Amino acid sequence: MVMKIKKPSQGRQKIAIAKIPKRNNLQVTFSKRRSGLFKKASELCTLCGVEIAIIVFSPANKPFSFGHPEVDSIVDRFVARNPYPNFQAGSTGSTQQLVEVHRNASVHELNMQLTQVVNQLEAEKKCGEALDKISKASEKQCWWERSVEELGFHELQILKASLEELKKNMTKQANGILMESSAAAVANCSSSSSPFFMMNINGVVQGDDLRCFESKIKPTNQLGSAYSFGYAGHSLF
Amino acid sequence: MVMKIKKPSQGRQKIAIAKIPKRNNLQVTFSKRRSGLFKKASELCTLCGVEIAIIVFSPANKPFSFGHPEVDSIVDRFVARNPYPNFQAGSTGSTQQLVEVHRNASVHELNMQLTQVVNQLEAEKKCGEALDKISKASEKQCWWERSVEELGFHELQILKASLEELKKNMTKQANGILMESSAAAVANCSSSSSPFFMMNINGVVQGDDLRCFESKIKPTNQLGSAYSFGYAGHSLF
DNA sequence: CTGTCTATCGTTAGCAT
DNA sequence: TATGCTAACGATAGACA
Repeated sequence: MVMKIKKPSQGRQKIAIAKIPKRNNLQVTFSKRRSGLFKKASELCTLCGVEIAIIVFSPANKPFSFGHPEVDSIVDRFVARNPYPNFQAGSTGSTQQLVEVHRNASVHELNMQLTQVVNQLEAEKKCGEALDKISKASEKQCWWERSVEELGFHELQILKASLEELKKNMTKQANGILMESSAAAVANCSSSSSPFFMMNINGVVQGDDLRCFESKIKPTNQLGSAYSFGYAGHSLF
Repeated sequence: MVMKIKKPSQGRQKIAIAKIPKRNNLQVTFSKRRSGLFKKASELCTLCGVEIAIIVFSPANKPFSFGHPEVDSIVDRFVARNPYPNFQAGSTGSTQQLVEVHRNASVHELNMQLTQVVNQLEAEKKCGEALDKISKASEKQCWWERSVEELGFHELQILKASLEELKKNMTKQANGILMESSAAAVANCSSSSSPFFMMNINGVVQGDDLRCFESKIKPTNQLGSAYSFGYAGHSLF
């Protein structure tokens, strides 16, 4: 048998950062780089003890995700903290201030604000017209302030969910734990099974290195399933 | 003057993937690796033409995020798509299903909240005109200029777009529209101005390479601002 | 907190399985 | 479609600005 001579791979070649033309290559690159990205994320988690959530939609439009401790809680936290000014707003001075206040609010404060939101939602429920009045009344204000009133509903779902979780935690432990809402989330998670949130079934954990491992759920249809990654962390908690 | 002799850096040293003890080191590493992570993400975006959202809470508990085209729409898409998939499929009994349940359980509560919100929106539809008026009124102003001034406000445009889209969908279909709210948001976004979601002010775009660029808004206090990254992509749209 | 510099370490493109 | 292989490329620890 004659060995093919020119085999020693040319090694990694430089590629331009532009959309890969060859569909086949693209798929392989996506897989590899996605793994690499998640690994980097897990390392960052472990090294710095921070929370990270990553959501990726593949070329085939499949959702992949990485999260520590889990995607949902991090997303909730982000959405709750980032978005918009609050509603107790009413008469305070500059809106900018309101935004700052809202953003700076500790989790505890945020919790209370969320409670307000929930209450407000209840009120809204009873009389949709109230909102109409509010909207019209607020027309005299800057547009975004008005929008906030409306937009709230879109986010309310998430806020409420967050509130529920926060409330649970509050019940369990007096207070202050919310500062580490992450910790709480982890606690919740670990109480059920694993310290990390992993939707993995056949994931493979490599020995002494942190590895992302992946779950593959056979989708009912192409768009049906989500691929989620966790990671085997060391003693972060 | 005598040159210090032993200076040539020892180059990169191997480090264990475990929590970095030195607070100072940790901070530096976090910054660097976060940048690296975001860069990797942007490359993956460009190379494979996919959508990615990353949320990171720093050791100081500051939220950083990367998103293409934007965090919110991707998150929405993920949240909307993840929960429901074939829940009612219901009689398989395989491990697969358990995972499905587990996954769904994590969002079950949210799901119900969502349903509530949907109903709420249904009611809200009656107040649709008010919203339209608000929207139109806002378009007459330079709302986007204002957004630049305040980070939070930027979210509002997106949120507003989402809400409006939700409203449309509500009109079209009675329920379940939230599943697709993301796509709508994206459409809205691109039609309005920029194809990419970037809360950047003083971001610097490097020449021929995709670079994450960052906005830095002077925070009122340490926890005050949110850092969000976009990236200058090529013709993804 | 981000940028710069250097020597290394880790990632990965192209192939093959 | 996902790994294994190998060499080249890119990321980055540590020190400093």
